[in-house]
Amino acid sequence: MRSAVEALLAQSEVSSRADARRNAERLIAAARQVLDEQGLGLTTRDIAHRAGVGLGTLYRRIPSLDALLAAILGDLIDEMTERARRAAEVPDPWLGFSGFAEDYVQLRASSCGLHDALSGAGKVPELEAGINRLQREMRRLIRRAQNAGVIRDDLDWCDVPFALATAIPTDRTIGLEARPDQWRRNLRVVLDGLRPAGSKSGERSSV
Amino acid sequence: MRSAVEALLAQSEVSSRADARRNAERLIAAARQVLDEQGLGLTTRDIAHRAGVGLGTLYRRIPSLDALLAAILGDLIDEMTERARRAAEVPDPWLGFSGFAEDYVQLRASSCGLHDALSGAGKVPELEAGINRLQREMRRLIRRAQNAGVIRDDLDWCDVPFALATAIPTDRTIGLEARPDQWRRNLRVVLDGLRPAGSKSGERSSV
Amino acid sequence: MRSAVEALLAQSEVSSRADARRNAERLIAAARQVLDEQGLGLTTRDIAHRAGVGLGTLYRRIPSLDALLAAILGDLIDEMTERARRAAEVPDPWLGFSGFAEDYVQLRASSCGLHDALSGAGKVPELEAGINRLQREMRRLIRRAQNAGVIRDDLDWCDVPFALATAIPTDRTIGLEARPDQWRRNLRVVLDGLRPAGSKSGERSSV
Amino acid sequence: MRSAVEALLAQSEVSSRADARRNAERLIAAARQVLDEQGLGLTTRDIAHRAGVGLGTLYRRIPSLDALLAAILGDLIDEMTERARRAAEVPDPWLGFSGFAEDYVQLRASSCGLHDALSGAGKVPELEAGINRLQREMRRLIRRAQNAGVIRDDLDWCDVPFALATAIPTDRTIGLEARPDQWRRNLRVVLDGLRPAGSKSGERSSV
DNA sequence: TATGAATGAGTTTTCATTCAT
DNA sequence: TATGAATGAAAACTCATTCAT
Repeated sequence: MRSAVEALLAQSEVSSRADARRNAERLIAAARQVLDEQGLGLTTRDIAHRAGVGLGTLYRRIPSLDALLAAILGDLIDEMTERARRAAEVPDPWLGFSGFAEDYVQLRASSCGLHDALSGAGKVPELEAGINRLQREMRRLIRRAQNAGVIRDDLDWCDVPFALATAIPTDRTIGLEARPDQWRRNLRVVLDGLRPAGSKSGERSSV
Repeated sequence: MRSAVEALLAQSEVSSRADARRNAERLIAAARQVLDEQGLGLTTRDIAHRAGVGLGTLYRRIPSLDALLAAILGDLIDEMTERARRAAEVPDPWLGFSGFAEDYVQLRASSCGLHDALSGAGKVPELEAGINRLQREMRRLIRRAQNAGVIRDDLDWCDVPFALATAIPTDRTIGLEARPDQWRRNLRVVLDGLRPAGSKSGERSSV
Repeated sequence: MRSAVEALLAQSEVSSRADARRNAERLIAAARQVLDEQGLGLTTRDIAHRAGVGLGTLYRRIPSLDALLAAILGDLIDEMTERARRAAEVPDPWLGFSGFAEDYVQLRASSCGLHDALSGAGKVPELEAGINRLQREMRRLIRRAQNAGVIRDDLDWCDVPFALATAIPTDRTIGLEARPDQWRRNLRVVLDGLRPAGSKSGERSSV
Repeated sequence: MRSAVEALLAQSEVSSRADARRNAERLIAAARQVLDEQGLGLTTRDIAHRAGVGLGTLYRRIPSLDALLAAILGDLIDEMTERARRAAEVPDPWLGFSGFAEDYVQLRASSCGLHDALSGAGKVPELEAGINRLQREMRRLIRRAQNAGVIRDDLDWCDVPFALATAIPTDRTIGLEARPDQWRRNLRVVLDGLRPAGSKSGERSSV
């Protein structure tokens, strides 16, 4: 399946020229980097400059900044979907789920609030399909774990995605600075909270 | 003690006029609402419009947008600190902590990222003192719970604020809409994850 | 003759009440003070505050800030005219002129650029009459001095007002700070420059 | 040495495009014109409009209005300094000084109060060095003339810059309009006033 | 009548987007 | 085709003037 970013790029007349393609890829990579560094305060100028191209080239490839961000987010969603699919093939339901959780949190963290900023208000209809696919895969994965008794069944499966979203820590809170592995420490708490009451503590460090 | 917002409003000469006072209150309420709805993308125009006053009126009351946000945040921090203090007086360490957690998450939810955005980069020196007080109280509360064996002691106390900080769920994730009580469902997971491994499931519903 | 400021004040319904009059006078005095301190950066708020009245009272008395400034300038002009008239009665033409020059420079300095700011662009037609009167008196005074041979007659009389305007020093120039008596030192140079070539140096210190 | 204005413009990447360069030049010319016409009441809007470009273009070239004014002033100061240096090499001390005075007044006239407004309060530290150089050169030039007996020595050298600073006449005074050569007529008076008492009238027309 | 609260047009500056070169 | 110059709609903030109290 072609990624959202690729689809975006292909929207303009398909150019077979290698340098055009290279520019496009640079653009995406640059946008991701800048997003990572500046957060949502990023500017088109920054992206173009980081990609080593002019603003005109940027706009030749993408219709707008929002579209670019949406495309990046779309790719992220597709990537998450793929991870969920693969996780469902791991024989042990808990290992499958908890492994996915780790991937999911990391990917989500890399979007730097993009997710909430864009999909939050339901502003981006073109992401709909991808999101639905992700939803289906995650539901499958979570239900499997619940049926296997490794995720509490007093939770609705929908509670789990929200709980995982929770696991991405802020950089600072009440004057404390997050450790580099804060996300992992956070996730451990959440995963333990998702397990049924009697689960052994020994399994805790599995994440 | 007078709240930061009140102090801010009183900075301009206190007016005895009823409508002036009403406008001032409307302004704060509007700011909180707009903050809730738009997050940090809010504008002075939006606030003024929501309050039903002109821009001039807004600036008659507050020196700058940043000052207003800082004041709102300052109040929130003070309120949290007070809750932590009181929670530490509840005889049962777990009930004290978990009750506070609930308050904390709710208060934090109303700040819409303000907390991290402003206090994060240490940009607002006037909040420093309040943040330090909050930190002290939370540490006390958390340590007491750890010493009583009701919070896992394989966690640093600092991990707990991070775990709570993000326990407030996003409004939507992967296309799912949060339930009105989503924050409570989320918090239940986090709190269970914070308890030592062997804790009884019966205690789970205590929140 | 009623002063421009008084005329301005009387424009609104004449109130015989003593406090109204007192307020009006305070207003003018305050405007002059503030003008002196802040220059043209003055605000209505400052003036009202300095006068100890509210903004409403200020606007009850004057139609606009510009009108107030124009009125102040008008009074200044009338005062200058009166000085010129009296100076023309001093028997010695040079003493008459040079004494006036001193008054003129001082009065002009107190207008703080008002003169140029307002009358410069010919913006204030209501000052026309007063300015014409001043012009007539100054011409008379200067011509008398020229006829008596104490002002160079290779100058047009019109050059003299420009030369006197010149004598008001700036507060600073090329990093040097003006002395309190800089205006007097400046004027000495200008007056000496206005005298015919052969005039004795002994007369120089007459100013 | 590159001028301050050029340095300012070059701060943004130098563009090879002809229209860009033309706009940059127009911008400076416009700024000088507007400054001349409106004085310090000028606005970015006025400058941009006069230059026939949008506001964005203005800000592409200059970091801020203040920076632009400072750069214009800086150039003026450097130019004055250079004139003073050259004037000191003219063999005849009086011809050197009076020639400089003429240049100085003309240059100063084009700055429209900028000089005093900006350099006055020491607000622009980047001008400090240039101002000091100008001061040194002018002192040298003036002292040389005093030592040669062609400028009165009952004046402090500092009085001379003040005398010259205001020698530029206003456009209008007491309703009289300045002649195009008014500055020259004015300067003649001032220069004559600066000469020692016994100087010959024949030398008067040397300016 | 006196007050000062409210207004909103105007100012500087930024940045996504367009378009001449 | 690629570039980056130009644009102008916002955004925060100020202040002369009006008008409810």
